[in-house]
Amino acid sequence: MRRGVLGVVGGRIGDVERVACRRKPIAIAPRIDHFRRRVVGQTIREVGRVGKRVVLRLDSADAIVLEPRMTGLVLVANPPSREHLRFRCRLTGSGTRELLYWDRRGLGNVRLFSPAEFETAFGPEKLGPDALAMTADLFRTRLGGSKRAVKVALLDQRAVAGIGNLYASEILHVAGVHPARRCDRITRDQWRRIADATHAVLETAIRCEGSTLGDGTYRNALNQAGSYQNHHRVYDKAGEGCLRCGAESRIVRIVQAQRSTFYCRECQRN
DNA sequence: CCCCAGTCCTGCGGGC
DNA sequence: TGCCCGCAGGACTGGG
Repeated sequence: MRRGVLGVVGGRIGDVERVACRRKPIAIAPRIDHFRRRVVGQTIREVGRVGKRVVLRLDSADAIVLEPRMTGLVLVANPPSREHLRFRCRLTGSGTRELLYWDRRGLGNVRLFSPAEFETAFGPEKLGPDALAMTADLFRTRLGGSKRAVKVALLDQRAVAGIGNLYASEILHVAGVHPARRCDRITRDQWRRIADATHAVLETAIRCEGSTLGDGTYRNALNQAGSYQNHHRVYDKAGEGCLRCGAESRIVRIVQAQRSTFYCRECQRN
């Protein structure tokens, strides 16, 4: 999603508006008039990412952070529907004329941070190292002492930033580790496989522009469907055969920390 | 420290 | 067909 937004770099913010929507508006902070006062006329210097959020760094050193959560989209193209458009940022002086935030469920938010606020919200106390920067040793030092199930721990953004529910199941399947395995019983070799799998899965998913599941919600910044769902090995595949070990009908769904986990009962042993 | 349920929302597909 | 229920790429809070 971030990559599709890179064209806004160099753009000057003309106006920002909260788009009227039927129901409760999404969280935009600070209030839109204060927000506008601080960003209009600013140039976007850089498009970054912090965990699962897109970060627009401005000349003023303030940063606009868009956090899509489950169903939010950061777009530089027409949104999937007019209906759930939440926020618009008009731009001049770049190829992109406007940046939009669209969110069906409205669980996400758009917030403006000063450098100090940004550090408080996303510093090392709140967010672990990025998933793509993780090594076997980093995994082991950060999670190896925990009694938690490894799949639950992978979703803990304070431990590792950027792994979502779908990808946690896929990563553990590639690594051949049972999702309920306690972190403190995972071997060095398994951490190495988890680290390798994290890179393999996330890098491929990024190349594929993410996973567009049944309801079609996830799209890239151009409102195009992703294709990583075609690479899924376990997610939403309960009852199917395993591509890793060839076992028939051994993929199952369980619930951990109130969220779905999928794994192969044959080749991911606890 | 860690679990769990509840909360914020909308919309979908399945079962009856 | 219509209705109800469970479920969803996330994160946070409060209670135990």
